[in-house]
Amino acid sequence: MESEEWFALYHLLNLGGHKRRVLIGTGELGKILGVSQQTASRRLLELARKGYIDREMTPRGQSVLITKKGLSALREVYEVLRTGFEEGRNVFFLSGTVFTGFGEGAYYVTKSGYSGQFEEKLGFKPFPGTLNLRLRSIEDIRARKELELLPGIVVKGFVNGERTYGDVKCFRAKINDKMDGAILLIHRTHYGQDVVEVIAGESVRKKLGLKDGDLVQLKVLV
Amino acid sequence: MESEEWFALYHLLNLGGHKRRVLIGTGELGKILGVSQQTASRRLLELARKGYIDREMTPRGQSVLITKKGLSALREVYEVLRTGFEEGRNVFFLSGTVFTGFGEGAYYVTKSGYSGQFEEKLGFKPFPGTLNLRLRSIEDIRARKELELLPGIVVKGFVNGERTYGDVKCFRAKINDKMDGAILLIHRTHYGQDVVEVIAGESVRKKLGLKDGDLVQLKVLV
DNA sequence: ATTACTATTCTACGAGTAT
DNA sequence: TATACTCGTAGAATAGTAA
Repeated sequence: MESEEWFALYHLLNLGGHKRRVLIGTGELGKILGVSQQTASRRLLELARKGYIDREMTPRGQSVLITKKGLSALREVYEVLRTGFEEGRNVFFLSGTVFTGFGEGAYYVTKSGYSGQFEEKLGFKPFPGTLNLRLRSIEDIRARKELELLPGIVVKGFVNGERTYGDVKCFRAKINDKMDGAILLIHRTHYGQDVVEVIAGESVRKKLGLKDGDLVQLKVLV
Repeated sequence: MESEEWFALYHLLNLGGHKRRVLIGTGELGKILGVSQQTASRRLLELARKGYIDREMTPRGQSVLITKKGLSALREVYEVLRTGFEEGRNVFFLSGTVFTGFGEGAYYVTKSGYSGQFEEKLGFKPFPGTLNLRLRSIEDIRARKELELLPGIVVKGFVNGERTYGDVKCFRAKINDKMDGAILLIHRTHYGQDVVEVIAGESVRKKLGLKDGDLVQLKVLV
């Protein structure tokens, strides 16, 4: 959806077009949008063609109603703004570049002492492998340090024979706004504080078509 | 502000640019916005020039932070979507065309038995005159009927000598998204059910430059 | 009155490239 | 490497006007 189209839809919402049919001429709409009557006409044609609005033409004008599809296009933006503006639902924004690691995360994730807990506490069976991200700015590293201080979701360590496995703290995260997963803050790790490991129900690399060096955005829910 | 610019800002918010400096290259931003590196560069230049973002350039890239001004541009849209989507804060959308009436509303508004109550209950001293709007669609008339059933803000009638003045019910309303005022539902009126009268602290006609036949949007807060 | 087509203008995009 | 110029061009916007 084009941004101009979205804004036209948004202005129709502002006229109440999500609740009732709105009687609005293309000339008047043009004034509201800051464009000509012709352009407003084309906008409405496009919005109707794509199913975002429902038009009803009469000789004296038209009435417009936003459809379900139109509402969800508006709601999508609303939800992003809401997570941005509303306090309480605490969100940490992190971004980092993909790199190929030692496979340590994969080792942890598949250890039976952990994997059952992941499934129970996160709601998905982790794909046997993690996505390693290197944080690029001090703000990101600072955010990661703040996360260290928060409780998060703790996956308990265990003792297996002679070796001791430490606790793993994780947080649910949205990956590139597309996939749900989690980040791991493994206490005993070979990496420094500029690395986070990401897990999900399936291979993030494959699902999002990532390769080394690609930038990945994380929204970490606390 | 252009809609493409707004959307670029919105995507920066989605990267967390309202909370911290975000390290993002023009190429990467271009991918997110669905435009070329050059266009993303132009967007950032414009946003920075207009004071919506604060950029910091380094040889290895740049970091971006959304300014106060940028946040308020985003928040403006957020508030509109919120009134649209959130139940509870009940809003009625009405629109009607301006017409010149008998001046009955003005008579009521200036009657001392009423005017003091208006100031006390609405928070403004009404301009001595009302804006008459004729509703154009059955949806609008239906909405007006629903308002009749709601409590609203009641300005008590009184007896002055031999004449009895009835109660006046009113609701706060936003006029054309620009002015704060109220609508009056006068029970004894010469008009039919397709008319609402609008009052405000100053002349709506003058403030908004309205003439007969112009369309006016109302957001009535219940 | 309206909406929307056609013709023309002009803006804004991306390719190429400088820095 | 990065960002951001110039410039040719595609497509969007408006003017004029038909329906």
